[in-house]
Amino acid sequence: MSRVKILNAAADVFSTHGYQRASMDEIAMQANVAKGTLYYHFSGKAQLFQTLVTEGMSELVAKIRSDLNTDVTLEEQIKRIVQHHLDLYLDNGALARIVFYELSNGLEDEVLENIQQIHQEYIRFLTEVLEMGRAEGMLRSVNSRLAAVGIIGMIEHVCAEFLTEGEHLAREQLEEVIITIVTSGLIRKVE
Amino acid sequence: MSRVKILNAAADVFSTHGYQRASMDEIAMQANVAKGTLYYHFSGKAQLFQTLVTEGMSELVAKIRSDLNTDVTLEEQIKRIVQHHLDLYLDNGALARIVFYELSNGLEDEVLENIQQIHQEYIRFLTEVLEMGRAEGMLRSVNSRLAAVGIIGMIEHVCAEFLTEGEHLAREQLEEVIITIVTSGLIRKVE
Amino acid sequence: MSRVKILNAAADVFSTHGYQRASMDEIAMQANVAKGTLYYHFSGKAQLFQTLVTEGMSELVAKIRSDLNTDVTLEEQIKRIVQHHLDLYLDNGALARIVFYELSNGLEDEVLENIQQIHQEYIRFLTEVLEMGRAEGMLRSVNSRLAAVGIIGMIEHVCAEFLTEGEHLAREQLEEVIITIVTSGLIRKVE
Amino acid sequence: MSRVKILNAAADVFSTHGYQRASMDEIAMQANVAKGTLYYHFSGKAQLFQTLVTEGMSELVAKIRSDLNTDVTLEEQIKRIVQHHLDLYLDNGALARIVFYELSNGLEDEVLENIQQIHQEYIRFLTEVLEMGRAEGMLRSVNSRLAAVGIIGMIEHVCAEFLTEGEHLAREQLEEVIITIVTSGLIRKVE
DNA sequence: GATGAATGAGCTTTCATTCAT
DNA sequence: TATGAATGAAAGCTCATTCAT
Repeated sequence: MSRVKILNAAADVFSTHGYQRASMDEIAMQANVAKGTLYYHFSGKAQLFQTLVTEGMSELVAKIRSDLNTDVTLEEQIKRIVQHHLDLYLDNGALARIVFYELSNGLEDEVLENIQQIHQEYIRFLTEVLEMGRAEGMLRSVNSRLAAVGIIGMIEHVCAEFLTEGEHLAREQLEEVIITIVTSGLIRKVE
Repeated sequence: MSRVKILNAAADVFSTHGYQRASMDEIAMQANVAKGTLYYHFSGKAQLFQTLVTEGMSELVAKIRSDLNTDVTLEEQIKRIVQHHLDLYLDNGALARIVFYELSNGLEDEVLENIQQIHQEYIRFLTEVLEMGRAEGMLRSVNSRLAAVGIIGMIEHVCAEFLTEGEHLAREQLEEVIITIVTSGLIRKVE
Repeated sequence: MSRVKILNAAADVFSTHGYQRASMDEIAMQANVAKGTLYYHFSGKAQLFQTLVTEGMSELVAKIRSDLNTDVTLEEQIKRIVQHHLDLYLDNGALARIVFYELSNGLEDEVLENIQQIHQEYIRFLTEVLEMGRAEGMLRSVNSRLAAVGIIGMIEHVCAEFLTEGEHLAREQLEEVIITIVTSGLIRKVE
Repeated sequence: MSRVKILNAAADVFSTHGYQRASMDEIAMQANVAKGTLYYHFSGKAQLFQTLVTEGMSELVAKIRSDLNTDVTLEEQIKRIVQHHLDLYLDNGALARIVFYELSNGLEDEVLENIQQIHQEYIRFLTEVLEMGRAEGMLRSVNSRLAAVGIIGMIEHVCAEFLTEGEHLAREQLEEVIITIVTSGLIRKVE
């Protein structure tokens, strides 16, 4: 019971303050649990964070992956990736933001590596999708990995903007902008 | 003299460890200055960081801006923005990364606002460029601000990837990928 | 069953790390028992330690005592004391070291007293032996209690040295050194 | 100024409670200094302890050594060593007790090694003195190093006893007991 | 202008102990 | 008998900040 309460509280606190500014005190308080309990379930702050990310994210990433292993057009595949990624962000904003933002700074090196693996895995997956499209001549000829990285960056920034600034925007608008740019930008229109 | 040494050291330390993990001790040490001197020139860590960003970044942003106020095609303008942004990142990686990455977390609220302004200002500028293009019917009809945000996100992620992982990539490749996606993705090819 | 496993584990852990650094966790783990079980059998760390020492040591001390209540020469008596003490140390090093080393520091006052009693009792016993010898004019005229303390100190240091540094020494050498010094040092050679 | 106050307070607290039970809080309090000040002057508890021992003890040991490099009889040399050691203990009880008692347990390994070196150095020195005596045929033929260790053990235990229990004993009595046993025990009486 | 010794609030972590089962 | 999740006081340590010089 406590373990779950802690993970929930941690997701909340970490995503609100970032890794460094989040304090074990606050997590314990938010979880309605004594501070010592954190250390009963997790070996430390770093490992709590890591668990949060590993358990939470990899599950979500798996979900995306499974939905994509179907026979649809490349355009449709990209559309779905964008949509899933948006879901991921907008529904699990807290968690997602952590993973994709805390990457550059503030983490203990130990934890950083672990999280970067998840990130890299996701990039690799998207790269493969693009690579296949390119092999079939359906995509403009650019470095697939960089394209994948670029697409992810675009999605994340737009979501961050949405979460921070503009609640006046509709979710559909985000989707439209990204999908438009990405598909038109990448897919070779055969005429 | 000290002031400059401190700012240089600060840029280094902040960009290496992020705002939170950077310590005044390390900055003082790297600047070859006593710790007290930091507080003689700056009122505290937050203000030192702010100064760094304000003085450093806004100058760079101004440079970009001036180069763009010319009469060139929209495609050319976007190309130049991307190139300047790449320069900004790759030449001043340290500083730039701070501004665009530390945004979400880890900063004192006081500082955060200030930096977000610079960020917003830049987005606004890019938005205007796109807006003009759209008004002239040259761009696909998407929310300009979101598109601007998306483009920035793409550029930054690709640069981050370049700085972190792939030194085996050529700068030209980054440019090619981004410009291809952005121009093809946004610009309406008139036939 | 558990009680014995715990006492064995405790002897091991306490003697390896000393009283303070020994943790109930480690004892429980080494005893293959849940942490709560320790508190079922013993009221706490202090009392577990105390039990260990009281049950273990006083038994050993009793053994020495019984073997000495015989009619042999003073020199022989001293020889036997030394030998027994050496056995005590070298065979039960773990336990013995605790009793004679942890005396000065690190123990809760409550426990300390109890252990010091055992220690004092042993000193008193040796003192009596020497006192008897002195009464019969066989020993040089020095304070018997101090002599007893000194002898014990000598034995213990030599054993500690043996256990720590020199496995290249033979047990016989320890015996020889101590007995030589003590007997020659104390016993009046009648001419 | 603070540094000295801290070292004095530390000597006091460490020798009263032992290394483990001594708390940085108490040391700071006793030194009339903020806790942070401890960490300004010393990198941590271990290093504070180490400094205390290294700076304090090695100086004392040096003093003993210098006084002995003279041309006196072996008996006189041993007498002086005992006397100095007694001084060392009785005047600097706090410090000395730490060094010779905390050796077996309770110290961080890092610190332990450092202190053991000082200890070993002292043993080595005493061993050399005895070795010389033996070479000249003046001592009974026993392992010199073990004898040195034994003598030190005897001195220390007697002093500990004196400091703990018997303030009713005179200092001269300690000296007498030890010197009697050691000289009679070791020195070959030529007739 | 510059220093660096000193500060103290706040952090992460440890661990003996409790208690419902 | 035995468990192990939960506790919370107390520890060691960090670091932005202050201030007398």
